[in-house]
Amino acid sequence: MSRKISDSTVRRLSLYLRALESLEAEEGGEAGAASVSSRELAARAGTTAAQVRKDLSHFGSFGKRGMGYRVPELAGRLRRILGLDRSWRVALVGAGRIGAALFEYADFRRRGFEIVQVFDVDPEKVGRRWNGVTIEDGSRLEDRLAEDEVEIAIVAVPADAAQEVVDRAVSAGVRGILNFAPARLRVPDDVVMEDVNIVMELEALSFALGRDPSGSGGESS
Amino acid sequence: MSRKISDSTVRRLSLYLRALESLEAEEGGEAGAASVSSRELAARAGTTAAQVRKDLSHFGSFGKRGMGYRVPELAGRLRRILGLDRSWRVALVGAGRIGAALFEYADFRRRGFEIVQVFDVDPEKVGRRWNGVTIEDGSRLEDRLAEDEVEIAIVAVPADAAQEVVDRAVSAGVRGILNFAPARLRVPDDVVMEDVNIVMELEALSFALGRDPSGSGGESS
DNA sequence: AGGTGTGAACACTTTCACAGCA
DNA sequence: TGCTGTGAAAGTGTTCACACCT
Repeated sequence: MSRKISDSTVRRLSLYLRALESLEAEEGGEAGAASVSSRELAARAGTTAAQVRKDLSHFGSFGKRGMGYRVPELAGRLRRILGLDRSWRVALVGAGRIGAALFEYADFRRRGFEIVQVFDVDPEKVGRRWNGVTIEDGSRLEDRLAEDEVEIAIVAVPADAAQEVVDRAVSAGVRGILNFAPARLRVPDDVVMEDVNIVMELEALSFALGRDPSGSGGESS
Repeated sequence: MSRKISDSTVRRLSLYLRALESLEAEEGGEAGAASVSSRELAARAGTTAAQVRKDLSHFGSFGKRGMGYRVPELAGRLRRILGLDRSWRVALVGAGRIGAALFEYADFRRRGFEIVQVFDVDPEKVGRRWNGVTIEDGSRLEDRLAEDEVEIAIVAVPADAAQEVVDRAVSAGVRGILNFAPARLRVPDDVVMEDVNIVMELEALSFALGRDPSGSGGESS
Protein backbone atom coordinates (compact mmCIF):
# COMPACT_ATOMS: atom_id res chain seq x y z
CA MET A 1 0.00 0.00 0.00
CA SER A 2 1.18 3.49 -0.45
CA ARG A 3 1.41 7.24 -0.24
CA LYS A 4 1.60 9.42 -3.30
CA ILE A 5 0.98 7.77 -6.61
CA SER A 6 2.87 9.23 -9.52
CA ASP A 7 1.18 10.51 -12.58
CA SER A 8 3.04 8.07 -14.79
CA THR A 9 1.80 5.18 -12.69
CA VAL A 10 -1.80 6.34 -13.06
CA ARG A 11 -1.48 6.63 -16.82
CA ARG A 12 -0.02 3.15 -16.99
CA LEU A 13 -2.94 1.79 -14.98
CA SER A 14 -5.19 3.04 -17.77
CA LEU A 15 -3.06 1.19 -20.27
CA TYR A 16 -3.18 -1.98 -18.24
CA LEU A 17 -6.93 -1.76 -18.03
CA ARG A 18 -7.24 -1.38 -21.76
CA ALA A 19 -4.91 -4.31 -22.30
CA LEU A 20 -6.94 -6.45 -19.92
CA GLU A 21 -10.15 -5.54 -21.67
CA SER A 22 -8.74 -6.50 -25.02
CA LEU A 23 -7.62 -9.81 -23.48
CA GLU A 24 -11.12 -10.38 -22.17
CA ALA A 25 -12.54 -9.66 -25.59
CA GLU A 26 -10.11 -12.02 -27.33
CA GLU A 27 -10.87 -14.88 -25.01
CA GLY A 28 -14.54 -14.23 -25.66
CA GLY A 29 -16.85 -16.82 -24.21
CA GLU A 30 -13.99 -19.32 -23.94
CA ALA A 31 -13.34 -19.51 -20.23
CA GLY A 32 -10.00 -21.27 -19.86
CA ALA A 33 -6.81 -19.61 -18.71
CA ALA A 34 -8.17 -16.17 -18.01
CA SER A 35 -4.86 -15.28 -16.45
CA VAL A 36 -2.05 -13.04 -17.55
CA SER A 37 1.51 -12.65 -16.35
CA SER A 38 3.17 -9.33 -15.65
CA ARG A 39 5.40 -10.05 -18.60
CA GLU A 40 2.57 -10.40 -21.06
CA LEU A 41 0.64 -7.47 -19.66
CA ALA A 42 3.78 -5.38 -19.93
CA ALA A 43 4.27 -6.36 -23.55
CA ARG A 44 0.72 -5.30 -24.38
CA ALA A 45 0.97 -2.03 -22.51
CA GLY A 46 4.42 -1.18 -23.79
CA THR A 47 6.35 -1.32 -20.55
CA THR A 48 8.33 -3.82 -18.48
CA ALA A 49 7.22 -6.66 -16.24
CA ALA A 50 8.92 -5.14 -13.21
CA GLN A 51 7.12 -1.89 -13.83
CA VAL A 52 3.77 -3.61 -13.98
CA ARG A 53 4.38 -5.40 -10.69
CA LYS A 54 5.67 -2.27 -9.00
CA ASP A 55 2.71 -0.21 -10.20
CA LEU A 56 0.19 -2.75 -8.99
CA SER A 57 2.01 -3.28 -5.69
CA HIS A 58 1.12 0.26 -4.67
CA PHE A 59 -2.46 -0.82 -4.32
CA GLY A 60 -2.15 -4.32 -2.91
CA SER A 61 -1.32 -7.85 -3.98
CA PHE A 62 -3.55 -8.90 -6.80
CA GLY A 63 -1.63 -11.75 -8.35
CA LYS A 64 -0.94 -15.38 -7.56
CA ARG A 65 2.70 -16.40 -7.48
CA GLY A 66 3.50 -18.79 -10.25
CA MET A 67 0.20 -18.01 -11.97
CA GLY A 68 -0.07 -14.34 -12.80
CA TYR A 69 -3.20 -12.22 -12.50
CA ARG A 70 -6.79 -13.30 -13.07
CA VAL A 71 -7.87 -11.07 -15.92
CA PRO A 72 -11.42 -10.15 -14.91
CA GLU A 73 -10.48 -9.67 -11.29
CA LEU A 74 -7.56 -7.38 -12.04
CA ALA A 75 -9.66 -5.41 -14.51
CA GLY A 76 -12.27 -4.91 -11.81
CA ARG A 77 -9.69 -3.80 -9.30
CA LEU A 78 -8.21 -1.32 -11.73
CA ARG A 79 -11.61 0.11 -12.51
CA ARG A 80 -12.19 0.57 -8.82
CA ILE A 81 -8.79 2.17 -8.31
CA LEU A 82 -9.27 4.55 -11.22
CA GLY A 83 -12.75 5.48 -10.09
CA LEU A 84 -14.36 3.95 -13.18
CA ASP A 85 -16.77 1.77 -11.23
CA ARG A 86 -19.21 4.66 -11.17
CA SER A 87 -20.32 7.31 -13.60
CA TRP A 88 -19.22 10.93 -13.66
CA ARG A 89 -21.37 13.90 -14.54
CA VAL A 90 -19.50 15.98 -17.06
CA ALA A 91 -20.26 19.35 -18.62
CA LEU A 92 -18.83 20.44 -21.94
CA VAL A 93 -18.16 24.17 -22.14
CA GLY A 94 -17.71 25.32 -25.70
CA ALA A 95 -19.62 23.80 -28.61
CA GLY A 96 -17.17 24.62 -31.39
CA ARG A 97 -15.27 22.13 -33.50
CA ILE A 98 -13.37 20.63 -30.66
CA GLY A 99 -16.41 20.53 -28.42
CA ALA A 100 -18.41 18.81 -31.13
CA ALA A 101 -15.71 16.21 -31.69
CA LEU A 102 -15.50 15.51 -27.98
CA PHE A 103 -19.25 15.24 -27.61
CA GLU A 104 -19.45 12.61 -30.31
CA TYR A 105 -16.61 10.62 -28.87
CA ALA A 106 -18.37 7.47 -27.77
CA ASP A 107 -15.55 6.16 -25.62
CA PHE A 108 -16.35 8.70 -22.94
CA ARG A 109 -19.75 7.24 -22.22
CA ARG A 110 -18.37 3.74 -22.38
CA ARG A 111 -15.97 4.68 -19.60
CA GLY A 112 -18.59 6.27 -17.41
CA PHE A 113 -18.05 9.90 -18.34
CA GLU A 114 -21.48 11.22 -19.20
CA ILE A 115 -21.79 14.61 -20.83
CA VAL A 116 -25.00 15.88 -19.27
CA GLN A 117 -24.69 19.57 -20.13
CA VAL A 118 -23.27 21.58 -23.03
CA PHE A 119 -22.72 25.34 -23.00
CA ASP A 120 -21.87 27.96 -25.59
CA VAL A 121 -22.14 31.72 -25.86
CA ASP A 122 -23.05 31.81 -29.55
CA PRO A 123 -26.80 32.54 -29.80
CA GLU A 124 -26.82 30.56 -33.05
CA LYS A 125 -25.90 27.45 -31.14
CA VAL A 126 -27.81 27.94 -27.91
CA GLY A 127 -31.03 25.94 -27.98
CA ARG A 128 -29.86 23.36 -30.47
CA ARG A 129 -30.07 19.77 -29.41
CA TRP A 130 -27.14 17.46 -29.65
CA ASN A 131 -28.21 13.90 -29.30
CA GLY A 132 -30.56 14.58 -26.44
CA VAL A 133 -28.63 17.39 -24.76
CA THR A 134 -29.70 20.99 -25.33
CA ILE A 135 -26.95 23.55 -25.71
CA GLU A 136 -27.41 26.13 -23.00
CA ASP A 137 -26.30 29.71 -22.73
CA GLY A 138 -22.94 30.28 -21.09
CA SER A 139 -24.41 32.86 -18.75
CA ARG A 140 -26.31 30.12 -16.95
CA LEU A 141 -23.15 28.16 -16.23
CA GLU A 142 -22.92 28.40 -12.43
CA ASP A 143 -26.62 27.78 -11.81
CA ARG A 144 -26.87 24.77 -14.05
CA LEU A 145 -23.60 23.14 -13.00
CA ALA A 146 -24.58 23.39 -9.36
CA GLU A 147 -28.13 22.24 -10.08
CA ASP A 148 -27.04 18.96 -11.67
CA GLU A 149 -24.04 18.58 -9.38
CA VAL A 150 -21.64 18.36 -12.27
CA GLU A 151 -18.25 17.07 -11.16
CA ILE A 152 -16.03 17.50 -14.19
CA ALA A 153 -15.94 20.31 -16.75
CA ILE A 154 -14.34 19.99 -20.16
CA VAL A 155 -13.14 23.41 -21.24
CA ALA A 156 -13.11 23.81 -25.01
CA VAL A 157 -13.33 27.59 -25.38
CA PRO A 158 -10.82 30.11 -26.76
CA ALA A 159 -7.76 30.73 -24.61
CA ASP A 160 -8.85 34.18 -23.49
CA ALA A 161 -12.15 32.94 -22.11
CA ALA A 162 -10.78 29.84 -20.39
CA GLN A 163 -9.76 31.28 -17.03
CA GLU A 164 -13.16 32.85 -16.50
CA VAL A 165 -14.92 29.61 -17.37
CA VAL A 166 -12.74 27.70 -14.95
CA ASP A 167 -13.30 30.17 -12.12
CA ARG A 168 -17.04 30.01 -12.58
CA ALA A 169 -17.08 26.23 -12.84
CA VAL A 170 -15.05 25.93 -9.67
CA SER A 171 -17.35 28.29 -7.82
CA ALA A 172 -20.23 26.06 -8.90
CA GLY A 173 -18.62 23.06 -7.23
CA VAL A 174 -16.78 21.42 -10.13
CA ARG A 175 -13.73 19.60 -8.81
CA GLY A 176 -12.07 18.38 -12.01
CA ILE A 177 -11.17 20.29 -15.17
CA LEU A 178 -10.06 18.93 -18.52
CA ASN A 179 -8.61 21.91 -20.33
CA PHE A 180 -8.20 22.10 -24.09
CA ALA A 181 -7.48 25.81 -24.23
CA PRO A 182 -3.83 26.63 -24.90
CA ALA A 183 -3.49 28.71 -21.75
CA ARG A 184 -1.95 28.25 -18.34
CA LEU A 185 -4.91 28.31 -15.99
CA ARG A 186 -5.02 28.57 -12.26
CA VAL A 187 -7.27 26.52 -10.02
CA PRO A 188 -7.46 26.16 -6.24
CA ASP A 189 -5.44 23.37 -4.67
CA ASP A 190 -8.45 21.17 -4.13
CA VAL A 191 -9.38 21.18 -7.81
CA VAL A 192 -7.65 18.86 -10.24
CA MET A 193 -6.83 20.00 -13.73
CA GLU A 194 -5.43 18.18 -16.73
CA ASP A 195 -4.27 19.95 -19.85
CA VAL A 196 -4.50 18.66 -23.37
CA ASN A 197 -2.32 20.83 -25.53
CA ILE A 198 -2.02 19.54 -29.03
CA VAL A 199 0.27 22.23 -30.33
CA MET A 200 2.68 21.39 -27.54
CA GLU A 201 2.67 17.76 -28.65
CA LEU A 202 3.49 18.81 -32.18
CA GLU A 203 6.28 21.01 -30.88
CA ALA A 204 7.72 18.07 -29.00
CA LEU A 205 7.63 16.12 -32.26
CA SER A 206 9.28 18.97 -34.09
CA PHE A 207 12.02 19.12 -31.48
CA ALA A 208 12.66 15.40 -31.64
CA LEU A 209 12.75 15.38 -35.44
CA GLY A 210 15.02 18.37 -35.58
CA ARG A 211 17.80 17.10 -33.41
CA ASP A 212 17.48 13.43 -34.27
CA PRO A 213 17.70 13.48 -38.05
CA SER A 214 18.32 9.74 -38.29
CA GLY A 215 18.80 7.11 -35.67
CA SER A 216 18.86 6.66 -31.88
CA GLY A 217 16.22 7.16 -29.27
CA GLY A 218 12.76 7.35 -30.78
CA GLU A 219 9.69 6.88 -28.63
CA SER A 220 8.71 3.44 -29.68
CA SER A 221 6.84 0.79 -27.69
CA MET B 1 25.39 22.16 -23.61
CA SER B 2 24.13 18.66 -23.29
CA ARG B 3 23.27 15.12 -24.04
CA LYS B 4 19.72 13.85 -23.78
CA ILE B 5 17.01 16.41 -23.23
CA SER B 6 14.10 15.20 -21.19
CA ASP B 7 10.56 15.28 -22.40
CA SER B 8 9.48 17.50 -19.55
CA THR B 9 12.13 20.02 -20.45
CA VAL B 10 10.93 20.14 -24.04
CA ARG B 11 7.35 20.70 -22.97
CA ARG B 12 8.44 23.51 -20.70
CA LEU B 13 10.31 25.14 -23.56
CA SER B 14 6.98 25.35 -25.37
CA LEU B 15 5.49 27.03 -22.34
CA TYR B 16 8.34 29.49 -22.12
CA LEU B 17 7.93 30.36 -25.76
CA ARG B 18 4.25 31.03 -25.32
CA ALA B 19 4.95 33.16 -22.27
CA LEU B 20 7.55 35.16 -24.17
CA GLU B 21 5.16 35.70 -27.05
CA SER B 22 2.49 37.01 -24.72
CA LEU B 23 5.09 39.32 -23.19
CA GLU B 24 6.01 40.59 -26.63
CA ALA B 25 2.35 41.21 -27.38
CA GLU B 26 1.78 43.07 -24.11
CA GLU B 27 4.74 45.34 -24.61
CA GLY B 28 3.41 46.05 -28.07
CA GLY B 29 5.25 48.83 -29.89
CA GLU B 30 6.65 50.15 -26.62
CA ALA B 31 10.30 49.23 -26.82
CA GLY B 32 11.71 49.75 -23.32
CA ALA B 33 12.77 46.95 -21.03
CA ALA B 34 12.09 44.02 -23.33
CA SER B 35 13.77 41.80 -20.79
CA VAL B 36 12.46 39.16 -18.47
CA SER B 37 13.99 37.44 -15.46
CA SER B 38 13.91 33.71 -14.90
CA ARG B 39 11.67 34.45 -11.93
CA GLU B 40 9.03 36.21 -13.98
CA LEU B 41 9.22 33.76 -16.84
CA ALA B 42 8.79 30.95 -14.33
CA ALA B 43 5.72 32.59 -12.84
CA ARG B 44 4.12 32.88 -16.24
CA ALA B 45 4.94 29.34 -17.24
CA GLY B 46 3.96 27.82 -13.92
CA THR B 47 7.34 26.58 -12.78
CA THR B 48 10.33 27.78 -10.76
CA ALA B 49 13.14 30.18 -11.60
CA ALA B 50 15.80 27.53 -11.05
CA GLN B 51 13.98 25.22 -13.40
CA VAL B 52 13.88 27.84 -16.12
CA ARG B 53 17.59 28.52 -15.83
CA LYS B 54 18.44 24.83 -15.78
CA ASP B 55 16.25 24.10 -18.80
CA LEU B 56 17.81 26.90 -20.82
CA SER B 57 21.32 26.04 -19.72
CA HIS B 58 21.09 22.79 -21.65
CA PHE B 59 21.24 24.79 -24.85
CA GLY B 60 23.66 27.56 -24.01
CA SER B 61 23.83 30.84 -22.12
CA PHE B 62 21.15 33.18 -23.33
CA GLY B 63 20.80 35.62 -20.44
CA LYS B 64 22.74 38.56 -19.07
CA ARG B 65 23.63 38.38 -15.41
CA GLY B 66 21.88 41.02 -13.45
CA MET B 67 19.54 41.72 -16.36
CA GLY B 68 17.62 38.61 -17.31
CA TYR B 69 16.82 37.53 -20.87
CA ARG B 70 16.07 39.75 -23.84
CA VAL B 71 12.56 38.71 -24.78
CA PRO B 72 12.72 38.69 -28.60
CA GLU B 73 16.13 37.08 -28.65
CA LEU B 74 15.16 34.28 -26.29
CA ALA B 75 11.94 33.69 -28.21
CA GLY B 76 13.94 33.35 -31.38
CA ARG B 77 16.36 30.94 -29.80
CA LEU B 78 13.55 28.80 -28.48
CA ARG B 79 11.88 28.69 -31.87
CA ARG B 80 15.14 27.53 -33.36
CA ILE B 81 15.65 24.93 -30.66
CA LEU B 82 12.13 23.59 -31.04
CA GLY B 83 12.42 23.50 -34.80
CA LEU B 84 9.73 26.13 -35.27
CA ASP B 85 11.86 28.38 -37.43
CA ARG B 86 10.73 26.42 -40.45
CA SER B 87 7.50 24.88 -41.62
CA TRP B 88 6.54 21.23 -41.47
CA ARG B 89 4.53 19.34 -44.04
CA VAL B 90 1.80 17.47 -42.25
CA ALA B 91 -0.78 14.95 -43.46
CA LEU B 92 -4.03 14.33 -41.65
CA VAL B 93 -5.22 10.74 -41.91
CA GLY B 94 -8.87 10.39 -40.98
CA ALA B 95 -11.43 13.06 -41.79
CA GLY B 96 -13.96 12.26 -39.10
CA ARG B 97 -14.99 14.51 -36.23
CA ILE B 98 -11.58 14.66 -34.67
CA GLY B 99 -9.86 15.12 -37.99
CA ALA B 100 -12.20 17.95 -38.89
CA ALA B 101 -11.60 19.68 -35.58
CA LEU B 102 -7.86 19.37 -35.99
CA PHE B 103 -7.94 20.62 -39.54
CA GLU B 104 -9.73 23.79 -38.50
CA TYR B 105 -7.38 24.43 -35.64
CA ALA B 106 -5.66 27.61 -36.76
CA ASP B 107 -2.85 27.47 -34.23
CA PHE B 108 -1.18 24.69 -36.20
CA ARG B 109 -0.53 26.88 -39.20
CA ARG B 110 0.54 29.75 -36.99
CA ARG B 111 3.22 27.49 -35.57
CA GLY B 112 4.44 26.26 -38.91
CA PHE B 113 2.58 22.96 -39.09
CA GLU B 114 0.88 22.97 -42.46
CA ILE B 115 -1.68 20.34 -43.25
CA VAL B 116 -1.02 19.72 -46.91
CA GLN B 117 -2.88 16.43 -47.35
CA VAL B 118 -6.01 14.86 -45.90
CA PHE B 119 -7.03 11.23 -46.31
CA ASP B 120 -10.12 9.19 -45.59
CA VAL B 121 -11.51 5.85 -46.73
CA ASP B 122 -15.15 6.94 -46.82
CA PRO B 123 -16.13 7.43 -50.48
CA GLU B 124 -18.62 10.04 -49.31
CA LYS B 125 -15.77 12.20 -48.08
CA VAL B 126 -13.13 11.52 -50.71
CA GLY B 127 -13.04 14.34 -53.25
CA ARG B 128 -14.49 16.99 -50.96
CA ARG B 129 -12.45 20.12 -50.51
CA TRP B 130 -11.60 21.43 -47.11
CA ASN B 131 -10.38 24.96 -47.31
CA GLY B 132 -8.19 24.31 -50.32
CA VAL B 133 -7.18 20.73 -49.56
CA THR B 134 -8.91 17.87 -51.32
CA ILE B 135 -9.65 14.78 -49.28
CA GLU B 136 -7.90 11.87 -50.93
CA ASP B 137 -8.54 8.17 -50.82
CA GLY B 138 -6.68 6.25 -48.16
CA SER B 139 -5.44 3.73 -50.69
CA ARG B 140 -3.19 6.40 -52.18
CA LEU B 141 -1.51 7.09 -48.86
CA GLU B 142 2.04 5.89 -49.56
CA ASP B 143 2.30 7.41 -53.01
CA ARG B 144 1.04 10.79 -52.03
CA LEU B 145 2.97 11.07 -48.77
CA ALA B 146 6.20 10.25 -50.54
CA GLU B 147 5.36 12.55 -53.45
CA ASP B 148 4.98 15.64 -51.27
CA GLU B 149 7.67 14.55 -48.83
CA VAL B 150 5.33 14.74 -45.88
CA GLU B 151 7.24 14.66 -42.60
CA ILE B 152 4.55 14.34 -39.97
CA ALA B 153 1.31 12.33 -40.01
CA ILE B 154 -1.59 12.99 -37.68
CA VAL B 155 -3.45 9.74 -37.18
CA ALA B 156 -7.13 10.26 -36.43
CA VAL B 157 -8.62 6.94 -37.50
CA PRO B 158 -10.34 4.21 -35.47
CA ALA B 159 -8.06 2.21 -33.19
CA ASP B 160 -8.16 -0.93 -35.30
CA ALA B 161 -6.95 0.86 -38.41
CA ALA B 162 -4.24 2.88 -36.72
CA GLN B 163 -1.34 0.44 -36.83
CA GLU B 164 -1.76 -0.13 -40.55
CA VAL B 165 -1.87 3.60 -41.22
CA VAL B 166 1.28 4.11 -39.20
CA ASP B 167 3.14 1.31 -40.97
CA ARG B 168 2.24 2.67 -44.36
CA ALA B 169 3.11 6.24 -43.40
CA VAL B 170 6.47 5.14 -42.10
CA SER B 171 7.21 3.20 -45.24
CA ALA B 172 6.45 6.39 -47.19
CA GLY B 173 9.13 8.26 -45.30
CA VAL B 174 7.13 9.94 -42.53
CA ARG B 175 9.34 10.40 -39.47
CA GLY B 176 6.90 11.81 -36.91
CA ILE B 177 3.46 10.56 -35.84
CA LEU B 178 0.87 12.30 -33.73
CA ASN B 179 -1.53 9.57 -32.74
CA PHE B 180 -5.09 10.18 -31.58
CA ALA B 181 -6.22 6.57 -31.79
CA PRO B 182 -6.59 4.90 -28.41
CA ALA B 183 -4.19 2.12 -29.27
CA ARG B 184 -0.63 1.24 -28.43
CA LEU B 185 1.19 1.49 -31.73
CA ARG B 186 4.62 0.37 -32.72
CA VAL B 187 7.04 2.37 -34.81
CA PRO B 188 10.70 1.84 -35.72
CA ASP B 189 13.29 3.45 -33.46
CA ASP B 190 14.03 6.24 -35.87
CA VAL B 191 10.42 7.40 -35.98
CA VAL B 192 9.05 9.62 -33.25
CA MET B 193 5.51 9.18 -32.00
CA GLU B 194 3.43 11.19 -29.56
CA ASP B 195 0.11 9.97 -28.25
CA VAL B 196 -2.88 12.09 -27.38
CA ASN B 197 -5.27 9.98 -25.39
CA ILE B 198 -8.17 11.95 -24.05
CA VAL B 199 -9.86 9.10 -22.26
CA MET B 200 -6.63 8.50 -20.39
CA GLU B 201 -6.60 12.12 -19.27
CA LEU B 202 -10.14 11.77 -17.98
CA GLU B 203 -9.18 8.60 -16.16
CA ALA B 204 -6.33 10.42 -14.48
CA LEU B 205 -8.84 13.05 -13.37
CA SER B 206 -11.18 10.38 -12.12
CA PHE B 207 -8.37 8.80 -10.13
CA ALA B 208 -7.32 12.10 -8.59
CA LEU B 209 -10.89 13.01 -7.68
CA GLY B 210 -11.57 9.63 -6.22
CA ARG B 211 -8.77 9.43 -3.75
CA ASP B 212 -8.54 13.13 -2.98
CA PRO B 213 -12.11 13.95 -1.97
CA SER B 214 -11.13 17.33 -0.48
CA GLY B 215 -7.78 18.93 0.03
CA SER B 216 -4.09 18.41 -0.69
CA GLY B 217 -2.18 18.04 -3.89
CA GLY B 218 -4.17 19.29 -6.85
CA GLU B 219 -2.39 20.16 -10.06
CA SER B 220 -2.46 23.89 -9.89
CA SER B 221 -0.18 26.44 -11.55
C1' DA C 1 9.38 -24.56 -12.45
C1' DG C 2 7.04 -20.31 -12.88
C1' DG C 3 6.01 -15.77 -11.57
C1' DT C 4 4.75 -12.36 -7.83
C1' DG C 5 6.08 -8.77 -4.41
C1' DT C 6 9.68 -5.84 -2.85
C1' DG C 7 14.00 -3.84 -0.86
C1' DA C 8 18.08 -2.08 -2.74
C1' DA C 9 20.71 -0.13 -6.69
C1' DC C 10 20.48 2.84 -10.23
C1' DA C 11 19.05 6.65 -13.22
C1' DC C 12 16.97 10.73 -13.89
C1' DT C 13 14.84 15.35 -12.41
C1' DT C 14 14.27 19.10 -9.50
C1' DT C 15 15.79 22.15 -6.01
C1' DC C 16 19.37 24.47 -3.50
C1' DA C 17 22.91 27.59 -2.90
C1' DC C 18 26.47 30.23 -4.38
C1' DA C 19 30.41 31.90 -7.41
C1' DG C 20 30.82 35.25 -10.72
C1' DC C 21 29.52 38.57 -14.29
C1' DA C 22 26.99 43.10 -15.71
C1' DT D 1 23.25 44.97 -6.28
C1' DG D 2 20.66 41.76 -9.23
C1' DC D 3 20.32 37.82 -11.55
C1' DT D 4 22.44 34.11 -14.40
C1' DG D 5 24.73 29.59 -14.85
C1' DT D 6 25.92 25.49 -12.55
C1' DG D 7 27.89 21.93 -9.47
C1' DA D 8 26.16 19.40 -5.58
C1' DA D 9 22.22 17.74 -2.74
C1' DA D 10 17.73 16.12 -2.42
C1' DG D 11 13.98 13.91 -4.27
C1' DT D 12 11.43 10.74 -7.59
C1' DG D 13 10.86 7.18 -10.68
C1' DT D 14 12.66 2.80 -12.83
C1' DT D 15 15.21 -1.42 -13.00
C1' DC D 16 17.39 -5.33 -10.81
C1' DA D 17 17.58 -9.39 -8.42
C1' DC D 18 15.95 -12.54 -5.33
C1' DA D 19 13.16 -14.45 -1.40
C1' DC D 20 9.07 -16.66 -1.33
C1' DC D 21 4.64 -18.68 -2.55
C1' DT D 22 1.86 -22.13 -5.42
